[in-house]
Amino acid sequence: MTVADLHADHCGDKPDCKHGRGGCDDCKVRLFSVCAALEPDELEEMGHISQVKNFPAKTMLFDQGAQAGAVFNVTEGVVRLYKSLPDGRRQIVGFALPGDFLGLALMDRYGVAAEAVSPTRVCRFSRSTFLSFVDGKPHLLRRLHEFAGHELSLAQDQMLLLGRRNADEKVAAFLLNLQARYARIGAKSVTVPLPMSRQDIADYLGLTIETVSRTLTKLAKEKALVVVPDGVRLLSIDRLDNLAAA
Amino acid sequence: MTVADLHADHCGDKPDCKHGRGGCDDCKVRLFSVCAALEPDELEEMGHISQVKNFPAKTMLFDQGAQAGAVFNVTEGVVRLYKSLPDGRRQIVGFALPGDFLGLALMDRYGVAAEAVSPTRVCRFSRSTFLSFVDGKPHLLRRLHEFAGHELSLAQDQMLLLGRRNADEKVAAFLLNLQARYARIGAKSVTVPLPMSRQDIADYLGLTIETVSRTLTKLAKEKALVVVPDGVRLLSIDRLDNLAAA
DNA sequence: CGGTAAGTTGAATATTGTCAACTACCGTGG
DNA sequence: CCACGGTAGTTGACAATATTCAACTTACCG
Repeated sequence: MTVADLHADHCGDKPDCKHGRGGCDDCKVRLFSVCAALEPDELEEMGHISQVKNFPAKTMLFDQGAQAGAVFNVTEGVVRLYKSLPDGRRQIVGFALPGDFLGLALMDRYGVAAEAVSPTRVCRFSRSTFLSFVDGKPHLLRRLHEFAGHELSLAQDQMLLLGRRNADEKVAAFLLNLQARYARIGAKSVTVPLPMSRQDIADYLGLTIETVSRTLTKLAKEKALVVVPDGVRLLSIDRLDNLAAA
Repeated sequence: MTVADLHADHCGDKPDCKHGRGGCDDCKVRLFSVCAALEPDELEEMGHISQVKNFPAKTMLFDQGAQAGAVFNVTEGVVRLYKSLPDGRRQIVGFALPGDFLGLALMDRYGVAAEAVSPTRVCRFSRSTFLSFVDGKPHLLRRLHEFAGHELSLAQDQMLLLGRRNADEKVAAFLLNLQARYARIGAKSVTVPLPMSRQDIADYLGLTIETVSRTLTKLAKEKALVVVPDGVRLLSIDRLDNLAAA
C-alpha cells in the first residue's frame, strides 16, 4: 500500500471492468479490511462472490436512500460519503480509504451517498449474497461489528469536532487524522495527499471553502505546514497537535 | 411505557439497589431493546446474568476512556453520552432513552462518558459475561449489529445537523426528533418532556445556552411552540418540520 | 424566607459566512 | 506551441449569525 494507491489505475472510463488478475490472496488491503477475519477457504469463497469494479473520479457508487443492492470493500482510491439537505447544503460524513467497507450497517437502504473522489477500485458484493455469506460465519459478523463500532467512534469524534471546535482546530485535526489513516494503511509521510477538493474539505468540516482556504494560508504563514499541489506538507506536528488537542 | 418512565423511581440515593421483583418477562422495554432477539430460554438466562441498577440524576454510569467493565440496557430514565475537550468544551453525542443499549460497540474502552440526566434504571451486564453470552448466539449479535447500524445512522444525521444547520433548524430538529423517539417507546404526545438542562441541549446542538434559550423564545413568539416547565408543547408541527426539513 | 441554580434577556463582540474579484492551473484546440 | 476557456483556489471587504459578558428573573430547596 502506497500513496499511489489512493488513485486506482482504471481501464479507460468504463465504470465496470473486471480484471482477471489478482484474487484475494494478493489483495493489498486484505489485512486491514473485514476480510482479515476469514479462513483461507472462506477467503476463496469470498473471491467467488465478489466482483472487482472500477469507478472513475466523480462517479457515484450509490445514492442516499436508494435500495442497498450491494456492499463494497474499497481496495484503491478515496470515496466521499455524504448527506444532503433539500436546498443543496451538503455534509460529508466521512472519506473511505482502501480497506474501508461501505454498507457496513447491512441495512436495506443506503443512509448516505457515496462518490469516488479519485479513481477507485472496489470489491463489490450483492447485498443478499453477502448476507447469506455472513450467515453462519459469526466471526465475520463479529469483525463487521467491530468495524461498525469503530465507525461509530469516528462519527462521535467528528460530532465533537463539528459542534465544539473552531476553524483552526477543525483543519488541524482533519490533516492529522488523515495522516494517521494513511499511516495505518502503510503510507506514512509528513506529506499528506489531499485528493479531495477544498469544497469537500469544507463540507466535511462544516465550514465554507473560503474559510478552509484562509485557514490553510494562515497555518502556512505560521510555518505549521506548506501547501503543495494536491496536498500539504506538515512542518510542525506539535503546533497542529496543539490545535487539534483531543 | 409512559412519559413517567423517563424518571425511574429509585431507592433513596443508593446508586445500586437490586429489586427482587420483575424479571425480563414483564420488562417494559424488552420489545424495543436488543432483548427482543432472544428466545424465551435465552431471555431467562439473560435475566440471570444481568443486574438491575439505579443511578440517581447526575451520577456517572461510566467515564470516557475507562476500561469497559460493563454494558447496559436502559430501562427507565434518560442518559447523556458525551465527549469532552481538555479545556472543558463538551459535545453530547446522544441521549439514551429506555430501550437503548450502552456499550454497543463492545470495545474494551468506553468511547464516551455516560451520566444519568434523570433517575435512571438499567440492566447491567459484566462485559466479559455479556461477550460470552453473545458468543454462539449469532441472532443476538445480528441484533446488536442492527442497533449499531442504527446508531451510526443517527450519528450521521447529527453530523449533518451540527455542520450544516442554523440555530433554528437545530432546535426544531431536536424537538421533533425527541418527540419521535418518545413516540417509538410509546409516549406519543405533542408535549415533549425535556428532562435535560438547556446546557445539555446546547452541548448536543453545538450551540450556547443563550442561543438555545433565545431560539425557544423566538419559536414561542411565532406560536410554533409553548415553553412549559421541563418541556415544550409543540403547536405547529408544520412550522417545525419546515425548519427541520431533512 | 433566603440562598443557590437554572433560565432569560440585552448589548457588544467575534468568528465565520457571503459576495466579488482575481490568480493559478490544466487540458484542448487552433 | 501558445492561446483560450473552464475549473479550482485564494484573497479582500463587508455582513450576518452566534458568542460573550453581564444583568436580571424565576424556580426550587433547605
